[in-house]
Amino acid sequence: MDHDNTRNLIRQTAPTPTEHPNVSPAVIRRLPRYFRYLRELIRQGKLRISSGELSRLMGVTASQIRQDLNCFGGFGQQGYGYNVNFLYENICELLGVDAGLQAIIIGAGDLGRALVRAPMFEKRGVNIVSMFDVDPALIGRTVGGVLIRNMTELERFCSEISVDMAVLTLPKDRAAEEAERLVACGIRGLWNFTGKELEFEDSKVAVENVHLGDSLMILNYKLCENTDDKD
Amino acid sequence: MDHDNTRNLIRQTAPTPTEHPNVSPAVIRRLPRYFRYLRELIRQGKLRISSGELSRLMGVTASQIRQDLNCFGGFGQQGYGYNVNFLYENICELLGVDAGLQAIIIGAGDLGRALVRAPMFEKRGVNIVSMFDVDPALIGRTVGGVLIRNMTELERFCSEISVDMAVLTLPKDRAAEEAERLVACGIRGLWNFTGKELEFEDSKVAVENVHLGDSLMILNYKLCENTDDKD
DNA sequence: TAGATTGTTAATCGATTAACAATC
DNA sequence: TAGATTGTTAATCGATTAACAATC
Repeated sequence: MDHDNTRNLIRQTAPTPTEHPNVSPAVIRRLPRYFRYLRELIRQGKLRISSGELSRLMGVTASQIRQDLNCFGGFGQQGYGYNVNFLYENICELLGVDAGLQAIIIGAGDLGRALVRAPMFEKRGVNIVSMFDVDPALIGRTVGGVLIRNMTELERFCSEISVDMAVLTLPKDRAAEEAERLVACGIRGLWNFTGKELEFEDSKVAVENVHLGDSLMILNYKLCENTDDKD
Repeated sequence: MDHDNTRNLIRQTAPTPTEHPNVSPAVIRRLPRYFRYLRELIRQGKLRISSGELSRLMGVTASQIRQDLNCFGGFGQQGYGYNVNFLYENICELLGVDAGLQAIIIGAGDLGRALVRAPMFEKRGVNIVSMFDVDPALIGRTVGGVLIRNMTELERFCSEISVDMAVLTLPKDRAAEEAERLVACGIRGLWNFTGKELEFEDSKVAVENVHLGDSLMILNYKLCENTDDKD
């Protein structure tokens, strides 16, 4: 491995130039949580933190934190811990926060309009460049500063403006066909709220499914389980 | 297709009267998916299915299906497979679909209004009995047939009507305090969209967190990872 | 009965936790 | 140097898959 012997205690360059194969899904799903906690630590003006201190804060083991972070390179330093800003910047890099990702929303119904107005995208460096719908009553309107275009304009729009991801909030029964169409337009990421399970053979297309119905049912289960308990 | 010429072959009573301790979270999180696939099979008029056939349909191993279902009792029959209706009914029971659960939504902003109009709750047997907000411009209005009440009326409302769960779509910074208030009102389930991590020591309160920001970041990661791949 | 398929135990795999040598 | 804390290997735990006896 690389061992640049820096006399200054904290190395300020990433050890390897972002190449991370074979990182387990379990680790990846935990990264956003590190991102949030580090952002909060920065807000508090904290400069360094040890895996032990962070573990107490987050309610996980220090071992897990060190293992997780080591998947992506040595962000810490023996005897010192982790430089909060340096670690945060590296995690931002991993999560593409400063990659200038551009998104469109397919479907300007209740959920689409709720999402476009949420500060979530801006906070995470994702720029919403347009919404699309088939409803003439919606086309031409602006929600949260974003214009709703006719779905027929999709291909032309994507050929003119580089779009990285699409947020799918359209009806379930049209999800599969429109997803194919989006991929044909060169879009490589789908944030899928439709409830339809989408799959792409060539894993060039990243899909993140948000199945709210499933989430609700899990709550139902936990609730009934607690109730069933013969005190 | 396959008509059921099995007189007494299929047992139609649940083997144990719903007592399921120590079922792993991994299994529980898969239950809603079984629910969806079984519902679809019923729609298609299918009467029986083997773990092998279902495994091909769902893209999981037959072994996993048999292990999962066996956590809750013997729903199948050797040499036959599973009776679709019987299995579906048992999973509905586990997921509280016919338990007549009653819910309120806290926060009548964009997301709250989008959720209340979604058919999701009705499909899963959850009845939304009221929304609550602090904004005078919203209080008194009706969305999706549900009245928005003043948050000050929460305690009185809950003392008059039995409420099982609350959907939290209020601002993050008020989440913790309002959650405490809801639990004090006797509510035992929280569907939490606030982004604030909620915890309750006495596990009498079921919490299901939906962290949309985290989900978006995971998509970001996958997208950047694909892109980074040197062609 | 013979064939099919479950329920269940045993084997494998992966993820988490513990331990400690390396080293700042 | 001495103390602290990482990076990393080894041990443990849990979840998935394979195998097969039970039995419909």
